[in-house]
Amino acid sequence: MRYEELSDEPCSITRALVLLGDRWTLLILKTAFAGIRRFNGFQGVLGISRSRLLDRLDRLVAHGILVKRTPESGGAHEEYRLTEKGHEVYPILMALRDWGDAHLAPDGPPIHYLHDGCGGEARVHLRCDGCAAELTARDITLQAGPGFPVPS
Amino acid sequence: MRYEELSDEPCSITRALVLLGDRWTLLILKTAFAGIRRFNGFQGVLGISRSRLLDRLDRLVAHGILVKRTPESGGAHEEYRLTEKGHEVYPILMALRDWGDAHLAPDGPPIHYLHDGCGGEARVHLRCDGCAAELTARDITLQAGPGFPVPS
DNA sequence: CCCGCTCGGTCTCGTTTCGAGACTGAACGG
DNA sequence: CCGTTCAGTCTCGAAACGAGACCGAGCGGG
Repeated sequence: MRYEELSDEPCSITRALVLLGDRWTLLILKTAFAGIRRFNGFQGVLGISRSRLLDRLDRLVAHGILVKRTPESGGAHEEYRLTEKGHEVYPILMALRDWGDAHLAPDGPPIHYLHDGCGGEARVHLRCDGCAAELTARDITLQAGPGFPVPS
Repeated sequence: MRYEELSDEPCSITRALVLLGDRWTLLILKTAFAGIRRFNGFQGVLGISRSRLLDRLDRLVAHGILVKRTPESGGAHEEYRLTEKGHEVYPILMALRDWGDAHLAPDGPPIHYLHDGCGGEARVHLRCDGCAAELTARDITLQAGPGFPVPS
């Protein structure tokens, strides 16, 4: 029970990782972004065991990242779909892709992610909200925010 | 041995996740970005078991994400430091932080990540390399790239 | 109506991964 | 020479996991 306690840490990275950062969860979400919606779809594509997949889907539904419903277009079978909260994990996946393309794709990117309109590549940028400069880890300083526990 | 085989998939997200996407690896890297360099430092901060920590550090060193060395400034003890390849995972952590701040921080961000120079907030943006538009998952189309296996 | 199929979901069992914590050897300080 | 701290190893019990059989519900064809 020690690992889950990490989500009490006043750190959004840690909290997000405790929720999303196991072996399967982000892979499931990546598959969902690829348009897969059915239980057997996920299971077939990923090769995850059925009970594990159900655990993960249930957890994602419980946290409002997926919704489970039967499609109104007649079909009798269940669907798992991304909520808005789920859609917002996309930049995480794209950051992983950027790093993977740079370091794990010796023959070049296996897949291009292109802007519908103009055909340009989608890329993740770390930018300053104030001056719009492009940032790296070295340009950043940490400071306690409103969610940081006060030593009362 | 099934899970590791996923890194053969022609998908940079999947490959990155097989390497970085277990419960501890990204947490270890986050701790490294926070300035921790020593074995006992990681172990104390994260509460990970010693043998697991060693596994993960060894793997990160083997993949060139960390380097292990004794600091030239006298000290007799080992140090684990981020390589350039390691530094480049920072946007992944920042994307996780953005999502965590938005959905797991009801009292506001626990920690601000501020641009050294101007004090603005650092944020991750998904942008089109061509037209510089801000993108979401809905604006993106997939297309096979040079690293995609040809059906020879 | 019945039969075979696919669906999401459950159950069991053997394997792998993991955590807790005792332990080792080497380096350092007093 | 002793106590401490360091990185790293070892053992053992607990938890997570994979494979695959199994279940009931719906659906389609005959």
